[in-house]
Amino acid sequence: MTRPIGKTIRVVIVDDHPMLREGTRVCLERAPGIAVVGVTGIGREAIHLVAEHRPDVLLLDLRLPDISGVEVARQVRAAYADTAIVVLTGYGDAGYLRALRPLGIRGYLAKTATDAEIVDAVRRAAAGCTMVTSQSEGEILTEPLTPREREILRRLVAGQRNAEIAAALLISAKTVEYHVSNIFTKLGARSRAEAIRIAHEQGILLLEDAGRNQE
Amino acid sequence: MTRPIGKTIRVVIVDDHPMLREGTRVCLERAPGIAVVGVTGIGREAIHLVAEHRPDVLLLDLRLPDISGVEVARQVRAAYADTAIVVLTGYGDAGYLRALRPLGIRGYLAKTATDAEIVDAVRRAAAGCTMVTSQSEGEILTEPLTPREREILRRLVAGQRNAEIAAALLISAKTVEYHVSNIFTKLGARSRAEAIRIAHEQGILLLEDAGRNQE
DNA sequence: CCGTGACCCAGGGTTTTCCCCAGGACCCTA
DNA sequence: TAGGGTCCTGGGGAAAACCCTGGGTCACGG
Repeated sequence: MTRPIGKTIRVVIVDDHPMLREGTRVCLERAPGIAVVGVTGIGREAIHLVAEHRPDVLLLDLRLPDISGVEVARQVRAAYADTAIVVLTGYGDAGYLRALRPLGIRGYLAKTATDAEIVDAVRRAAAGCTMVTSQSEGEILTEPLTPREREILRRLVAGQRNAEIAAALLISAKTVEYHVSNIFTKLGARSRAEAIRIAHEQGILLLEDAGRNQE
Repeated sequence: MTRPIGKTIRVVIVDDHPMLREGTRVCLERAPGIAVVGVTGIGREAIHLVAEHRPDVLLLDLRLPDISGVEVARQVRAAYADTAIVVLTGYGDAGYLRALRPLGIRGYLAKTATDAEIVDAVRRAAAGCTMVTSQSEGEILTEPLTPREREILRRLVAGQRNAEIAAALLISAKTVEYHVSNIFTKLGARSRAEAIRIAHEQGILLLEDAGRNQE
């Protein structure tokens, strides 16, 4: 898993901001022993680039125009385990991290990172080091939500009432109350507003449900 | 107000992402007739840079570590009206635009913009053109919230109950109900959950209150 | 076969929110 | 001095949310 010293670290950069891509590219290419072999802002193209170049490190933004960076990480992790993944996190992405932990990400990097920090993170990732903050950003959700609960939580966050949710799902309002109550228990919330806040903080709604947002 | 043709366009770049700053800088310096005279990621330093260099164009990010980009824009607009301001907007910044319109911003630019778009935007801004999308990003909030209402909305979004808000602000619960009701009317919401959603969408809570987040 | 978990429904209770109504104090500007 | 805006306070009532209890079906695996 660890790379021999002296070999050039090959990096693929994935971010949907051209300017940030460019800045990161010149920054990394100025560093000795690091070469940027691919750059893109599109998720599917990122997977192709990894398949083609088999880079040592994948610098990956989570917000991409086509598919989620989480999805890219999952596929790369499954098919090309030799590539170390370093996630570039923006402002509101703290919730994503929870979902990424089981995927074996090699490091997290804030987008506000400086030249030195990025070069350092890339070098460490290539060397096999795992930089996980893990203990930060609050506690982990003990009990996971069921699909039905996520469905209802999503509508709750959207501002729907119990009665509206019941009508949309063709179930009774009492059943909605039941699920909402369970959601509160699992999230540790005491009101809808609190549940909404926690859902945002933990990023519960941002995950794998991207494919069925069609109403 | 318009600049004579042939003169070099002098630009100051303000963004808290070093990589994006660097990318934008090299991009602009590659373009003929454009020179970057200052670069920073800090709001107060941005104002100093403008005062010192009197640039033709200020490329301004809205999220800065110290003071809001909105505040920077306001001060620059007031003291150095010759400097055209082009705002760099990220993902969730749609709400900011509402607050910026009365300030006479010369242009809005998505952070996902390409080299050509940025160079073009800078040239147009320096030439006196105003590029306002204005009609996009949904409806504009007709009535702005009062400071008291924003304060209460912030707590509402944080998940506090009316009684808790009342206790925190040392006012009666009935008064909180009154403000909450007014907030609903102004936002077009029918419940707290809806108000929270709208507040997030419009970015109402992200504005100038950065300086008093201390509880 | 029986336990477990997810899902569904219901009654009955308290609490909170929501939506009208009303009035008074303060500051700023015209 | 008179208005207008903001902030504060209050009552009463309907609606929604919240919290507990109790049922039931279905699919899964020991």
